[in-house]
Amino acid sequence: MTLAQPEARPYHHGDLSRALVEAARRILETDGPAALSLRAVAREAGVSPAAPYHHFKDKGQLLDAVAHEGWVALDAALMKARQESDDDRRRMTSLGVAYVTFARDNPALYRVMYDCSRDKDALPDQMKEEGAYCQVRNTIAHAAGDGVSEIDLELATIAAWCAGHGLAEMSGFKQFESLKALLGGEEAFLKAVFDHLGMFAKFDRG
Amino acid sequence: MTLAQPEARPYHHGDLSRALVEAARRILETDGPAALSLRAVAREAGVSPAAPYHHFKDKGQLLDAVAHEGWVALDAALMKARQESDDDRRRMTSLGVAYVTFARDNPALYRVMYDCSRDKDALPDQMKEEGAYCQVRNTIAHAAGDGVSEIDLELATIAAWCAGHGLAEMSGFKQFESLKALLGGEEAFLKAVFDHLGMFAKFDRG
DNA sequence: CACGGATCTTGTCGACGTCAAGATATCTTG
DNA sequence: CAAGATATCTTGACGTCGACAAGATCCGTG
Repeated sequence: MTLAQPEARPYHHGDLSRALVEAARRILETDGPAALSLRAVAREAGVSPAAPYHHFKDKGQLLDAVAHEGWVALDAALMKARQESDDDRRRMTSLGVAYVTFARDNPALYRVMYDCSRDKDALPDQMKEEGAYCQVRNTIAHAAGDGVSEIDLELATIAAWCAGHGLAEMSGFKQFESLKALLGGEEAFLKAVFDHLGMFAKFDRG
Repeated sequence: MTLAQPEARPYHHGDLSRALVEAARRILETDGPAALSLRAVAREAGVSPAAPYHHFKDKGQLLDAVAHEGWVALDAALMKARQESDDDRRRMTSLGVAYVTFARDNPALYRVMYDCSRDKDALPDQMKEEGAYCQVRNTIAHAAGDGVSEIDLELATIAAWCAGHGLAEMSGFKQFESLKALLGGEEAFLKAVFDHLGMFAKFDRG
């Protein structure tokens, strides 16, 4: 009865690169960023502690790969939020809520994404089409119309991104729980905060 | 000639708690957060690797102490920015610039401050008078006058804090360097971004 | 002076990131 | 198909880390 042994492990080991990244994400989700050691990833993937070094130069490069998957997922989440757009009048706020929601739903992954960015003093390739940053800029450009300068567009995008990132990191703090309850939940809280950032309201319209 | 031997080290070791925190800050400033191990701190302070455990339960508690000093320093920086206030018409923006400037000038310390907060899912005692959060809220309350509700005041404070924190973490990214140069420097860049967050302009006035 | 408690050192443990050397499987070439 | 080259994985090791236990040292107090 050897038929259909699950995932008949290929000879050498299949493509370990992918397996390692998936193992890393599994560990991130279940045990958090503190438990994400190279050795733990190797264990989770069922290989020896030194095996990853044939696919990634060091731990940082593995994290870079994980972070890259995170950015792709975030791009998709924002794209989805834009396309659904059942809330045309509040496009920018919807985008902001989607951004923060992604960060809240994948806190460990989001942390890895930004830690990798900090190590390189730069966001990853966000500027290409469908990159998250570019999506925000395009949304603002569309809402602002033609009369907006390149500089203003860039500044507005940065401002929006900063607000989103700040809220993503801070909305989990206990201090705000009573206020969230008072406003009727997490999403209402997020929308209320964005409302207080005038630029979001400015770019939201019907 | 034994007079004035520098810092005649007291018997057992003086008050190590303070010495350890200072050593930690020294390491943070010179070698960054990655180099901040308990053993390195002990080395820097001139004691054995296990000595810190008589003053701090674990590494986290030492970092908590370092972070606490950071928050106190941030409180002072904001207070100074408010009192100088040579720019009455743009009080809120000045406060935001002071906040981000502190984070840019002490990047490693700022990182430790927020990492500790995340571990506890809460900001430290910011709510007491002169705490940074409270200073922001008071500034907004003063600018907004009497007609503002408690909830709106809290939301506006959170929104401002998120914008400041986000900009503090992102303004170092390479992507924005050309824009900074184009606007005439770091501070001009920060002010421009804050300008695009309507609420700052709303609360700035003469 | 003696003793108890605080402080610091030494020694040790398991886990980590990383590398070198060896083993094994796949690919390439004749 | 055989045989060397190459890619992949394992084993073993090194230095560092956080943390703890046991022992040494010093202080204050009775």
